[in-house]
Amino acid sequence: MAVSIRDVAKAAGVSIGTVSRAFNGYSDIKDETRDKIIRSAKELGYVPNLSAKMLSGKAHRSMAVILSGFMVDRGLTEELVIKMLHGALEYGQEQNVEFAVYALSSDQQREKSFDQFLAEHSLAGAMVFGLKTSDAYYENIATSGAPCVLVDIEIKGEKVGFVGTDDHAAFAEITDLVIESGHRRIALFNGRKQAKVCELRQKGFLDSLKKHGLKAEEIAYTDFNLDQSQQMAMDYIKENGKTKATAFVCASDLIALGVCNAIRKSGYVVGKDFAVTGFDGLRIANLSDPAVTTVDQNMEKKGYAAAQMLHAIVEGKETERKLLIPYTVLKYDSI
Amino acid sequence: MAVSIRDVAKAAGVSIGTVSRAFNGYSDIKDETRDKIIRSAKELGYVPNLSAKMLSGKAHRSMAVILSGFMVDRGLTEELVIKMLHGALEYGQEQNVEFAVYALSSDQQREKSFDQFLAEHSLAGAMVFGLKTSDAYYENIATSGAPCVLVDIEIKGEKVGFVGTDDHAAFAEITDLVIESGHRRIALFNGRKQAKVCELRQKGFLDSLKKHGLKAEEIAYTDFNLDQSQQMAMDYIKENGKTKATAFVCASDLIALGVCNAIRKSGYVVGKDFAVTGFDGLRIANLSDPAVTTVDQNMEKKGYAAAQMLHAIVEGKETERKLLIPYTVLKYDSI
DNA sequence: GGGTTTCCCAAAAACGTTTTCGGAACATAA
DNA sequence: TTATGTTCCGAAAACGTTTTTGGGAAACCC
Repeated sequence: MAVSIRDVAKAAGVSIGTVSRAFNGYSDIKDETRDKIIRSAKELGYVPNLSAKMLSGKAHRSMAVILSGFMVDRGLTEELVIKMLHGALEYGQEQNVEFAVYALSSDQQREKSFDQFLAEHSLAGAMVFGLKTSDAYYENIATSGAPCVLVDIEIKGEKVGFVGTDDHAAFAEITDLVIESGHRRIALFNGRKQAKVCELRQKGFLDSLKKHGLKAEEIAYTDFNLDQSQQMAMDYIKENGKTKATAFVCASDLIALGVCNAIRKSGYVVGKDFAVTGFDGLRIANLSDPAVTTVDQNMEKKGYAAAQMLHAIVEGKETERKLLIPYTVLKYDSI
Repeated sequence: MAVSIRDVAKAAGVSIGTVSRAFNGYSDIKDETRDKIIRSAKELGYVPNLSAKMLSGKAHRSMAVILSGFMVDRGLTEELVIKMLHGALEYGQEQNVEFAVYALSSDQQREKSFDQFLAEHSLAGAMVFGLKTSDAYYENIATSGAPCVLVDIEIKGEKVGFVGTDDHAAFAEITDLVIESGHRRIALFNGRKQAKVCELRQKGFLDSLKKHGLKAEEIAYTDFNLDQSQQMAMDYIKENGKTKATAFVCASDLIALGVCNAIRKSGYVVGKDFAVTGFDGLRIANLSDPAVTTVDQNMEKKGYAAAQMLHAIVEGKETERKLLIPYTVLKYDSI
């Protein structure tokens, strides 16, 4: 089981130091000797012990993607998680650096600090996705000093970076679109109030309205899920019919789909009686009928960029510490 | 940066051995001493070095979830991956064992054997998802001897287990349903020919037909994606209209959705002119109009069960080595 | 043929733990 | 008082690497 460098050395008739050098591409070693060592190693099925490598300082320390609250918010926006992962892992494969993915609950974060987690796993740094201001790592990371890149939530710190979307601008833009299509009484169906992005999106929404001399017809908060928002929209429409808001600007595609369902079930037509917009660019939004106008966050690019930034920070290279990935407005018939 | 056990020992005025014992809950140590040590450790911000721990034998070896071909088949069935991960990670959190997730391409698998990967990362075992018969690990794992649980592809080996779905039965059942709804000329739109599951599904399809004294009207192969299958269905319908197959049994929901689109674009109505069934139980299938009849594989349960089985194998406990997770047929208006 | 390089390799220290072994200090029993 | 346990802790070996240091042998130069 445990075939070590010592065994290889013995088999090849050299010292362990030589074996080590042979493996690490040093030049001061005869080709003949190296070949013999490599051959012996292969024969014995030798695998360098990473722990030992790390201990001795020379370590191939990898990086991590930490999914915060992945288990709790399940179903939330799986597609976004996956896209982000795709982007990050793609960078890893391109650059030949390894990324391990961990899911850490709020409880786990409380048990062990960010630094401790990295140290324990010999990680050079981590990118964190899904973090909330109420999570333990939120404070942790600011004071940490360890390389870290946050996605979609900004924290300042010595070695921390941020990759996100200009939520404010995106939301202003999509609200503009709704207004330009003729709507005047517009409601915002936002996500959880305490979420940072929701704050920004709301601001974008309000600023767009103000620019056009309008005021919000209604602002409601819901979880990022279909059922709850559907119920909310159902109640709203039942109570007001078309006398109040005629357009629903939603903070996510899931919310938007819930609203669409409610509109249909109330006997109205999406895109005709009521306008609906979403946010995220989920595939479902496009398959819905009519497709709902939304904003694609380019999550894959975000993941890629975050990985890249983290890598740069880890390697001590100069790099931008804040990056806003361009978004794409997808205009369809829901408005 | 590097505050080691030695520093703690010095600060607390004891030897390193004592510090180690204090941390590992040994009894032969005075409470007073232990407290002092813990206090010093906290003060210094001491974090035990996991590499060193492993080296010295006493190690908290964790397990891994390996995603094979995650980057290549992107978009394929993200939802299934996520659900599987949810299940596996949930088991991990419940049992307080850590699962790290890695994505390994075919190339990476060729570079480094399964055993080597585990050894290098000090992993006690791994569950593998998305493996194809053409992947290097496919042979690798059989001869490995390391704890491993495969999802959806069966390999026999000393310490390897399998968790899957009874694809044959499921497919026979959904085909039965189509036949019972009155269709007689039925086509199969299968996935890639070399995939194990596709073989099984096809067999289930054919067996159901045979049972009812029917023969396949058509069997076609496509990638598991929407666009390609849509094109294929388009061509087929354009050529034959309703004169040949009137029902399309598809090996995945993505394929089914492509077929639905083709039907609609050809001016026919899904569920009336043509019947369509899928496989996977994706959310999109349910949101489509009409919702497509499909089979939910209960991917989350699969992930959970696989993690559980792996854990048992790693711990040397007795456990079933083959597990078929019950599926759920979801009948909707597409047939 | 003596001095200088150059090339290759062995020996050993270092990394941060765990664990075994033994011994000091103290308490108890005879 | 001596013998016998107990309780607590220090010293040191071991884990598998990397890296530094030093030196022997071969090759080169005059």
